[in-house]
Amino acid sequence: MQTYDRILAHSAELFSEKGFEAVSMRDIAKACGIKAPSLYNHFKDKQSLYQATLKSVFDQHNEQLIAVLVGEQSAEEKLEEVIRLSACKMAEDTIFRQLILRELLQNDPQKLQFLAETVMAESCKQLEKILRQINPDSDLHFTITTLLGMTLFHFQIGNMRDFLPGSQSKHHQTDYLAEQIFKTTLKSLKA
Amino acid sequence: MQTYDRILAHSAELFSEKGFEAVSMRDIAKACGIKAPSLYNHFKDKQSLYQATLKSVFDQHNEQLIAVLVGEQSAEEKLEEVIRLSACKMAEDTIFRQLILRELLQNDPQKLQFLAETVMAESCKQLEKILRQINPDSDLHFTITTLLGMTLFHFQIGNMRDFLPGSQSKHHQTDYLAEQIFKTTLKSLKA
DNA sequence: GTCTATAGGCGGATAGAC
DNA sequence: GTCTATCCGCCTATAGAC
Repeated sequence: MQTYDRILAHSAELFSEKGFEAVSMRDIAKACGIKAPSLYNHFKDKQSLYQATLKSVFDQHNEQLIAVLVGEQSAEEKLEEVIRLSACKMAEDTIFRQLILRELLQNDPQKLQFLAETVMAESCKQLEKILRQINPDSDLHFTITTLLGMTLFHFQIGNMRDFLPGSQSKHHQTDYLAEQIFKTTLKSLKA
Repeated sequence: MQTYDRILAHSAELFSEKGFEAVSMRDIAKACGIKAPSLYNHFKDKQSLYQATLKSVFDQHNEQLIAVLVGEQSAEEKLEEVIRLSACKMAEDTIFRQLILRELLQNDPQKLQFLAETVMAESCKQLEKILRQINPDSDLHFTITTLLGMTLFHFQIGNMRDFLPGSQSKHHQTDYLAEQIFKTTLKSLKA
C-alpha cells in the first residue's frame, strides 16, 4: 500500500474517532509511521487532507449499493435488500458512519451539499424509484429521509442502547434491526 | 444575569456550534465580555466548564416534556402531543440538538450513560407507558429509539433537505414533520 | 520523499496585583 | 472577582539537508 493511501486510511480512522480539531498532523503521521512534515508532500495542508479523506471514504460507498438497485427483484424485495445492505454498512463501517454524522453537525451549506451529493443523492434517487413503485402517492422525501435517519441512528446508538428502557440482545443484531427498519418503512408507505 | 450563568449560556452556544476542541477559553471569555483567566474563578478547567454546560442544557429539557405525560388525554393523544413538543424543541433549540448529537459521537460509555440518563431515560420511560397502552406486544425499545432518531434527524438535516430528492417547502415546517412522525410511529405500532 | 530544525502562533492554565 | 503578565507546551506549516 502506497504512503498516500496509508495516510488516507489512518486519517479516516482518526478523524472519525476524534473529529477534525482533535486530531493533529503529528497524530496522523505517527499512525502512518512517518514524521509530520512528510504529510505535506502529499497534501497541501490539514484541511486538504481532511477533504481528501472524506472524499475517499464517501466515494467507496455508492458502488456497492447501486448494484442491488438494478436487479430483477420486485420493488419490495429490492427495498428489503437495500436496507439490509445499508444496515450492514452502518453496523460495520464505524468510520463511514461517524464521518457522516460529524459532517451533519457542520451547519455550513457547502459541506452539507458535498455530503448530500457524494453520499446520499445517488442512492436516494434510486430509492425514490423503488418507493414510487410501492406507493407513488406517499411523501417520498419524508420516507427516504426517515429511512436514512433510522439507518444511521439505530447503529450509532449501539453503545447507548443498554442505558435505555427495554433493551434486549436482539437490538444489537444487525439482521433484526434491518428487518424492523424494513417493516417500519413498508407500513409507513402502505397505509 | 450573573456571570456564572452568562458563561454557561455562551459556552453552550459555542460548544454546540463548533465542538469542544474547536472552542478556546479565550473564545468563551470574549463572548462573555471578560478575560480568559476570569473563567477559572468559576470553573476548575475547560472540561469542568463543558460538563457543567451539558448538565445545564440537558437538565432544562425534561421538565416541559413530563408535564404532558401525566395529562388526562388518551394514549394516542398524549403520543401526538409529546411528538409535537419534541419536534418544537428540536426545531427551535439548535444548541440542545447539536450538543446531543456531539455527545452521541463520543463512543465513551461513560458519556453515553450520562447522555442517556440526563436527557433520554426519563422521557423514554414515560413514553414506554403510553406506547404499551397502544400496543403492548410491539417492540417498545425499537419504537422508542426510532422515534428518538426521527425527531433528532429530521430537524438536524433541515439545511441539507434541499440537496436531496423531492424536497418541498412543507418539509421545512415543524408541524408537518411532527404529524408525519406521529403517523409513522402509529402505523409502526399498530400493524 | 523523508527527514531535522525551527519559525510563529495559539492553546490551557497559573501567579499575583488590584 | 477580574485583571495583566507570563509559563510552557503543542499546533500548523516551512526551509533546507540528504
